[in-house]
Amino acid sequence: MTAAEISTESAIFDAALRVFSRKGKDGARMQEIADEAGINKAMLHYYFRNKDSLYEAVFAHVIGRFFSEIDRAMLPGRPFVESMEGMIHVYMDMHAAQPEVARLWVQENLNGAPVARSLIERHRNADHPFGPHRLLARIREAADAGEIRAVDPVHLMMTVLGMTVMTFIATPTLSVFDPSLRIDSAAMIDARKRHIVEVLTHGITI
Amino acid sequence: MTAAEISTESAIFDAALRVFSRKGKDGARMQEIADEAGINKAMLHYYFRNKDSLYEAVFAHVIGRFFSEIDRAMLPGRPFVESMEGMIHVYMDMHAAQPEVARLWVQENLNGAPVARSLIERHRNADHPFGPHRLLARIREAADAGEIRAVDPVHLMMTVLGMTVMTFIATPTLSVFDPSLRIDSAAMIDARKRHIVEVLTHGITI
DNA sequence: CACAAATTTAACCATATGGTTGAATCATAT
DNA sequence: ATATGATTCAACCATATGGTTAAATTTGTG
Repeated sequence: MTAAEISTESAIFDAALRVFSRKGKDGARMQEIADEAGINKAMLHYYFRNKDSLYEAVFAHVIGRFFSEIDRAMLPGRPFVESMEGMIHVYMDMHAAQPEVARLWVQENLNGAPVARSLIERHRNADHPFGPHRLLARIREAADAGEIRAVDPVHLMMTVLGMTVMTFIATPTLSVFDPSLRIDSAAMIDARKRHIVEVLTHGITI
Repeated sequence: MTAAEISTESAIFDAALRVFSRKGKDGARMQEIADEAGINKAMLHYYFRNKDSLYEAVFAHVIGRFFSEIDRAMLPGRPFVESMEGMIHVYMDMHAAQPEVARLWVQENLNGAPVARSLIERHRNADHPFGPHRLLARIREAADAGEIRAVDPVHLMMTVLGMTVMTFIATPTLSVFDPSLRIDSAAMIDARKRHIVEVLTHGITI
């Protein structure tokens, strides 16, 4: 790969991620992606056959990295609550650094998640250690051992997902009520982490 | 309003809500909305000037009803935790009955929430009792009174929003891991309610 | 019924959009 | 330096899309 190739391709990738995460696959316009990447529209079709394959490439890349981060963050051998706290930090930091990833995933889901589903199926059939599956197993283990309450693993996963991801989805609306709620503020991300860990470990009762 | 008008207009409304919630404002196609409503494309422009005003009409209607539901569910004078439990039930039932509403709101936010923001501003300037503001006040009250932990009201609101709304967003992906995770299953909605209330009141620790 | 207003339809229009083409430019290895 | 393949561009094409129009049909009302 030449330097030009790398910079052009990654410029397309970044622009596509941004536009797809804002507008979804159908709402995104190739022209808008080209403009944000600072290139000619024909370049998109030189590097990626068409809109569908560009979308799939971006989604697969971004979600793949995401899954391995989950995996990496889930250090075994420590008490579950402690491990979970670490995961939430990693998870929140990832999203804060690149909020487009969570948004792209949400767009996928709103559209029925056909690409995400086929990706997961492919991962499942491979014998890779796979982030979400390992996480679910870890939760079940902790619940079975009586280390935590007898929660349903998938529900807890959905809960953690909701509390973290919602931070990067709901701010355009919620910042009307509290203007300090900016996802580019380190203080706010920090406060959010503390809130999530606190509610998750103790709930809101005293 | 004649009978034909009512049925045609509400058919358009319902179809528009469904399509907008799937594809977002830009991703939605007027033809697709017309098809789902079972009418001619020109009818959309007879009942609503254009795509923008159709979107705004649908969004305002749906979110307005939603806000007043929040208001209605927030019965005063009861212990906060009890009141919150009731709200979560109402909230979950609403979404379960019409998951498109939450999805439309998420789409709005992914797009920067221009319509939602101007709607909220208009509500704020009116002297109506306004759902979200009253809810935030209620949370602050309970926290100040030491009835619950000293949580930031907006963060708690985001947390509740995340735990509930995520149920109707993430299922296309998460159902790969647990096929019983169907939002049209009363048992699953029930289990989700219990999980949310449990985590919110006690956390996951024993 | 007769008449006006509301409703519905098919055909149409201008532009936007995804995608293509062929020529031009650039990098690099010999 | 030049031949080769990679990269970039402007111009182009077919179709999709948002929106319009004028005529036809239905509905409500005296």
